[in-house]
Formats: sequence, C-alpha cells, structure tokens
Amino acid sequence: MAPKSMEEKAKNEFSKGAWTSEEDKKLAESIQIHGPKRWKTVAVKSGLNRCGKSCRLRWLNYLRPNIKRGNISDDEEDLILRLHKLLGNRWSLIAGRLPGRTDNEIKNYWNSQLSKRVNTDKIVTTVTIQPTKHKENDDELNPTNQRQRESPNGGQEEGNSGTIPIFDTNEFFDFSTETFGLEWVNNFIKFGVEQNDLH
DNA sequence: AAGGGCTCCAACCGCCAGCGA
DNA sequence: GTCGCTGGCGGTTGGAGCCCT
Repeated sequence: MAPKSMEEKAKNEFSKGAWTSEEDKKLAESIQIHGPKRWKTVAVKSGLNRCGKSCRLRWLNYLRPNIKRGNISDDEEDLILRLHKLLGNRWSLIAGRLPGRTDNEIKNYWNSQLSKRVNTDKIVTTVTIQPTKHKENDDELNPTNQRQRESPNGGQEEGNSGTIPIFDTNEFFDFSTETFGLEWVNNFIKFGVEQNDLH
C-alpha cells in the first residue's frame, strides 16, 4: 500500500523526536545558505533526515536569532491575557506582538499556567470590547480567523464565556511591518480605558 | 530510596490556504 | 479550472524532570 499523501510519506521516511546539537548545527548552516523560507530545500540540502515542517518548527521555536526563552515577565503575562481575551487562540498573532516569543511558547504557557488561572481565579481583564462593523476586514487581514471560527469553541477558551469579542485588529496592529515597537500597547491600553469609561 | 502522579515543553499531527504548473 | 506541493497554523501528544508520599 503506497502512502496516500506527502504527509503520510513523510511520516514513514523521516526521523522524528528530539533534535541533537549536531542536527541543529546542520540546520543553521543550511538556513544560512538557503534562507529561512524554503524549508523543503533547507531540509534536503542540510542532509538531515527531517521533513521541511520539522526544520521550520525547530528554527522558529529554538534556533531563530533574538529568541527569548523562559522567564515570561509580569508585563508579558498581562499582555498575553489581554490579547487572548481579544484574539482567542490565535497564538501566532499574539506571539507577533511579543518580541522574541514564539507562538508555541505562548501556547504552552497558556495551556500550562494561564488557562488554569483564568478558570480558577476568574481573572477578568478590565478591557471590554464593543463589536465593530469591520469584521470582514479582519478576516481579510488574518486568514486564520476563518479557521478559528470553524473550530469547536470558535477560538474562545472556556474562561472567556460570554460575549465574543469582535474588533478590528487593524485598529491596534500594523501587520504590514515587522517592527515590534510598544506604541501599540499604549494604544491598546488607552482603548481599553476608553471603553470602560463608556460603561 | 523508590515509585507514582503531575507539570512543562519540544515536537508531531492534521488541516487549510496560497501558489505555480 | 484543477491538481499537487509547500508553508503556516492551532491542537495534541509524549517524555523528561520534578514533587510528594
């Protein structure tokens, strides 16, 4: 029985499990040559018996330069809580606003620490978001939104029961740039204060 | 000291969208 | 228009290490 898809083929042919320092070195060298985009090429040229997806994951979550690991500060935790309240489980978007943090790390942090606290302590952020008429723009901007809505819980954690926050992410985030300035944080907090003042 | 349960996190899996042939 | 390949995403799993009894 031949494999039905490339993914199934990959499952059978590539090695899995923890990466060794030797593999890390080979991967880094290959990425230096081919760039952190063409993962199939990187995987093949590196001589690693790993699939492109695995190489990408390793690079993004571990080898990438300027990556921060562990010791999530109170400020960062507060941001994660607030952003999760607004965005739901859109980890890549949340990570994009936390310099040096990866979506995987934030997802793990949420699942291991924050979700429990949200459920048990009934943490309530002070931000109350009103629906806007720009929902469609949000989808155009972030294709993953559509998938989120199709997920069983609609991208919302149990701790977020109640009204589903719908807002225009573009009001806060400039997705057209890769800069990680903190100006958006000020806008974000200011917006939250304004919304609270209305109630 | 031992072993059973728990926590955390690296890595895998499945799905989907974009793109080129 | 469609098909296959690739990259990106969120969900899930497995194992190493820690803690408690």
